[in-house]
Amino acid sequence: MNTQTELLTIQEVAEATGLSVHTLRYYERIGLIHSIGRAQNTHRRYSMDDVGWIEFLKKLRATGMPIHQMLRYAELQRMGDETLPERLEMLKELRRNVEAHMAELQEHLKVIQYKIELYGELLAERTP
Amino acid sequence: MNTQTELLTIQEVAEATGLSVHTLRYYERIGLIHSIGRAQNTHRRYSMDDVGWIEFLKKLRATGMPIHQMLRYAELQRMGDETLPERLEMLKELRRNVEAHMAELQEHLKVIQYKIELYGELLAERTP
DNA sequence: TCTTGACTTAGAGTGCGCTCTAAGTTGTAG
DNA sequence: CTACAACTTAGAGCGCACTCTAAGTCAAGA
Repeated sequence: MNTQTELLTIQEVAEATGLSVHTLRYYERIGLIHSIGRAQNTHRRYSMDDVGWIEFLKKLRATGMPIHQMLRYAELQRMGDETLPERLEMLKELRRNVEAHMAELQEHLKVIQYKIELYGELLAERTP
Repeated sequence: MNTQTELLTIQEVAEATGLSVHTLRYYERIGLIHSIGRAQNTHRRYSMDDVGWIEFLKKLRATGMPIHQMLRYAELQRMGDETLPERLEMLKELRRNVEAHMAELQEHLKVIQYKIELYGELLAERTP
């Protein structure tokens, strides 16, 4: 167990989040993650809040939000409550995009499904 | 109207499919599209079958299939009916992947939805 | 004391999927 | 006859999101 509030090394955060240590440092460098606290030896020590934020970032990425937009969101977050409306708008736009993307995937899935059935039938004919 | 079976120029196909002429030539170069017929002046002339294949390629891409797999599929297609089983397997794998991806998006959508509601409430408090 | 290994930084390199450029040919309009 | 637009090729370049390298620091264990 750790000192007070359970601080994690970059290795541990990499394992916990599935991001590589390279990516964690990269995200911090570009400003996606605010400056992480350091131990006396300059090594990073991540708080649980940090890990929570990283998990949220992962979700944004997985929904297809480009890094520059995530950067904007992170910036707004750091600016405090007066940026709530803009962040809300970003999330709503993201929701629209994800819903549209899912609808598109659904359509494509139908075509794939159709082709699978067609191929199945053709195969049944060839090897009766 | 064109000669016999309505052949299209690369420009026309670009407009019809939404791919750029650059991308159309690129796809042909790497083997995603078989060699397109030429007019006397060496200019490409696309048949309706060609356009249909390109539309199918677009769907594969839109579902996230990487180019190297699409290449494999195109290769199998050209090899004829004895490759039906492998193509069927590829399509089934694609279906699994798309379904998994959609499920993941659905989960992320929930989190986004939750945050949107949370932010909405916070905003309502701040500006009553 | 020495080695090992986990960390640090700045910056270079990679893979993907295009996207663009340069230089040349061709066919039609004026 | 000339100008122009649309095409052709081979190959270079680009944006994104990482991913890796080199060189250095530091702390703990043999």
